[in-house]
Amino acid sequence: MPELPEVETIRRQLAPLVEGRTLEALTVADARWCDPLDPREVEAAVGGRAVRALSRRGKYLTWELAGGVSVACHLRMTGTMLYDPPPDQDPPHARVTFLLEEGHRVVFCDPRRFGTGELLLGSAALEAFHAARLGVEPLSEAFTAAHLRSLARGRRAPVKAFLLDQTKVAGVGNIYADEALFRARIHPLRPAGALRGAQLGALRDAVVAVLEAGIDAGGASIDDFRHADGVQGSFQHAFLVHRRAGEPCPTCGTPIRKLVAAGRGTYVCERCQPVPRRRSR
DNA sequence: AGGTCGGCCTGGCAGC
DNA sequence: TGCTGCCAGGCCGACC
Repeated sequence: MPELPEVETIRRQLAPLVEGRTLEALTVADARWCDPLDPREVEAAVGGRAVRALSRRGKYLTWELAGGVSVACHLRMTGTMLYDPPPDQDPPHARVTFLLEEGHRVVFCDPRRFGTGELLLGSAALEAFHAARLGVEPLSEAFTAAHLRSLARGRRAPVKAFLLDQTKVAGVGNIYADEALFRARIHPLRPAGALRGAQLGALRDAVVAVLEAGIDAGGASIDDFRHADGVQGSFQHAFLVHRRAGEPCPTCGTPIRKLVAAGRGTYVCERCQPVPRRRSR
């Protein structure tokens, strides 16, 4: 599912293809995408505007257009943004088409229809949108160990839930949370506020490391994720624990266990990631 | 206030 | 074999 590295992979691929060109038309085939706005309203607001930038913040991919008009897209679980798919017919599950100059197009496909597009009028609206729902950008200089400590202080929620909270750290999802916690040797059910400074420092470093590794691998394709050209990412082959229940821990050989944390399937090595007090399970 | 949980949605797969 | 039903999960809103 598209998390920060997957969205960044798409952004890096599409940006040079769309920036500086004109978005001649937007076609919204599924009204749910921009609900509660009427698709015609969104189409009219963006059609004919030059693409100033294709940017990313957290898991949002945003078309920044002339006149301060933006469309912030979220791919959720199963969304992809395909560039110039075969022209004779729409690809499966096509929901929105961004028509560019000379017949080029970007098609948003989404089997589960969870993906969304938000129309934002004015740069202040885009900033307010980000500020309201997104915390620190983990690949920015602002994401320091001290910052993570201040975010975690006093929090009793499991550290996995804390990592998945986009208003704290933006862009980490289920895959990268599991991988970061394993690398930092922290059990996902430990309360975030109970972690010592050194552990939060290790977690900060691990989050950065797994996100960068994910980007280097072109993201992870475990469900429907594809690059803009339809190619799969490869980070799923580099998972150390995620989706590897029963396989040996790459560090100590203990079988990896699957449990539920923050309502999500969660993979741990309970030897390398000591279980919080009480007993296992 | 802050944490937990159900609903959204559909492809894929377990189970019969 | 074919059908049913359950599960995955990011995010939001409802609840405690």
